[in-house]
Amino acid sequence: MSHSVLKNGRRVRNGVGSGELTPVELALVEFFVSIADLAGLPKSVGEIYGLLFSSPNPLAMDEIIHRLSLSKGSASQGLRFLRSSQAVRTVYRAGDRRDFYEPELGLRNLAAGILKEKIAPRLAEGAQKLVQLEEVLSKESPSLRKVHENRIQRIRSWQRNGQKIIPFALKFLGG
Amino acid sequence: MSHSVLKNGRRVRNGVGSGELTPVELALVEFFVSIADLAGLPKSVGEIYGLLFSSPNPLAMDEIIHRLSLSKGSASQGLRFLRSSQAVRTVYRAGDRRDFYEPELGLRNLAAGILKEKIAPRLAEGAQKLVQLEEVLSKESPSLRKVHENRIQRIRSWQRNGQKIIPFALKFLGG
DNA sequence: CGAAAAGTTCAATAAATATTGAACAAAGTG
DNA sequence: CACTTTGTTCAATATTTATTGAACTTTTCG
Repeated sequence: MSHSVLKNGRRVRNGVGSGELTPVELALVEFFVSIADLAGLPKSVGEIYGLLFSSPNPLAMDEIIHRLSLSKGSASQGLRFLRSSQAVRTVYRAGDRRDFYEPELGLRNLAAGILKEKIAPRLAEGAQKLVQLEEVLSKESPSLRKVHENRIQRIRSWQRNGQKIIPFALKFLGG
Repeated sequence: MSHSVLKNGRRVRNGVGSGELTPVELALVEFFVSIADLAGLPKSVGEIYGLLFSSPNPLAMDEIIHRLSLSKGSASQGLRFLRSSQAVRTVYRAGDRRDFYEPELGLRNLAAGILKEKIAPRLAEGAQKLVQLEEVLSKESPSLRKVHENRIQRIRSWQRNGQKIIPFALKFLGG
């Protein structure tokens, strides 16, 4: 409790702990926080990625915690997500048993990762709902069924088009 | 308070008010709720769109409220959003002063609407942060500045690529 | 006009989500 | 092996976001 918060660009507590962010780091962190927010990701994930993005060298978790005044839990979970999304990679440093992190600078991995992590499962779930739907459709009056079949057809077409875009989008975001 | 909630597909309260949903309506509502959730929109927006999508004829706000057991406030705000996103259009009915709503069946408008409503403003905000950033960059040591200029260049490239995809994606989702 | 119907707004509240920190596990190190 | 360092997990809590409903505006109608 009573942790100083990164607000208005100034940190209040100046005692032990809690590292300052330079103006450039701050601007980058804010930038990625706003992106994270747009993508429906927790703010802490944006903060971590932003800090790594602004750092000329890889950082270890305890450094991240310190600079951003995050809890161990948030940092661990945030890094887990970024790792599994391939937005970040681990780097080994001789004589140091901590994991160091550096950002993936190509958007492709990041986008593909989020696609796989967050979007794909939902789409699958949605597709499954559509199947359930077909089953009950047969119990409707012919005229209503006709309307519904039509509209469900429409959803199918959306799904097909969505599929088509994905690889294309990834190519654009490439490398 | 104490409104029955649309959960597990069964509504509990059976007294006055609160219309039932047929299985097909329910499946479509759930489908769009999960889409709404994916897009970071309130559940109520998904419910409303789902109900309109399943309805063979346009519905008025009070009917929507009744069938979904929503409050007037949610319905009004949800419809406002859907209207401004062009996901829904109003239909006039002679001798009835209520507005009737029907869903926009092409994804294009919907996607473009959400893009304009939710995404564009954030991107603008982000772009502005980058400008602020350039200003402070000059105060850094040459070597650090070089790293940062490089990385910011990377963000710029992401932004350009993002711009390129948008019209293309819209074309795919077409009419 | 006065009343009723349609719709909006927004402060209060409820619901959903993120964050914290303490307890734990794993893996060195001396 | 006992001790430290690194990292994870998860129940409790804080924060954010959506929803409600009562008060309000506007329009229509007898």
